[in-house]
Amino acid sequence: MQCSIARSLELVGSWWSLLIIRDAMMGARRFKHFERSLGIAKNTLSARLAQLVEGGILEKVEASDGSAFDEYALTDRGRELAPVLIALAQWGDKWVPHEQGPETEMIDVASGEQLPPIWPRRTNGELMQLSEIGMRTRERSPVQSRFGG
Amino acid sequence: MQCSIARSLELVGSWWSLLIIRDAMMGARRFKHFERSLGIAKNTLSARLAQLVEGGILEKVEASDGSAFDEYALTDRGRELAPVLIALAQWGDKWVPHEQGPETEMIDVASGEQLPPIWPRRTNGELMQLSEIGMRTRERSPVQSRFGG
DNA sequence: CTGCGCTGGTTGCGATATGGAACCAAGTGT
DNA sequence: ACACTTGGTTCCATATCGCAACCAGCGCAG
Repeated sequence: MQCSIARSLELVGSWWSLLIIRDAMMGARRFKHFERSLGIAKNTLSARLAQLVEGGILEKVEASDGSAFDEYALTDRGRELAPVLIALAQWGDKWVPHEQGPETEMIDVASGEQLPPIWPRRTNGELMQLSEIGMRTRERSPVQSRFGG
Repeated sequence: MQCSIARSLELVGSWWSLLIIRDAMMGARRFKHFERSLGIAKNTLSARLAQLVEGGILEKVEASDGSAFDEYALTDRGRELAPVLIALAQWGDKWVPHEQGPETEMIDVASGEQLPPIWPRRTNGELMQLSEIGMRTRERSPVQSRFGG
């Protein structure tokens, strides 16, 4: 596919991939951590981890605690998915009712304050309206489509 | 599931959902637009559109051009997924090699400039390090996990 | 060093999601 | 009036997923 979004989804588009990455960002490093935290089937977890390793988002590294079992560590590529996760979490907090489960929130660990909404900005730092955002296909038709609004 | 990310993915987590929303933000409003743009099977598209309507992300509205065929329009809830799509697109542009397909980019339609990276900021607007970001489960254990880095 | 449970899988099986093609009723263009 | 488009639905083959069983290599207690 030609679109960057489609290419991204090819690597992290399955339901579990982003949850695995979330857990990795929260400190999960071993198979059992992911398995217990997510309640995912072992074969599916195995396949997803392998895919994420192949995609360069996780890498298998020697255990940090001396164990003979390898651990899964985020690469730089994987860590930079943080804005995606933050945007998803904030959207969910705002728009999806959390019936009985506890509400999780992203915070600034220094201040303890909740993160302000992640939102597109101009180069000078000003917040943008959605109607000001467009999409262009480089090196092809000069079509500019505007975002909703 | 308790996590906001999981709750979000329950609504938009399937592979096609985000691509449909992307097309909707780019101006697609009718069944044929999505079908042609995505190359998706008709039954699958039908099911995904129905799911997005049920989830309140799209809504069926009367045609804007007088046709008797209904159109699918983004709701506010759907439009606010823009940061997720932008973050995904920027990540893909940076990290996933685009072999033959043309590269698409998000732009400020006024200036024509590419959008700067969407990234978490403090309340005062300063860019944050990933290590400064934590996650807390409200009304439950005071556990604070720190993001990778 | 010897059991015995834990860890990180793999394999087989049934259920669900997906793609492809055929079909169809209603809408639209000429 | 007639052909073509649109927005589906249905049937079928394949891919993916969860569940359970199984297994080899670790690791800890005694």
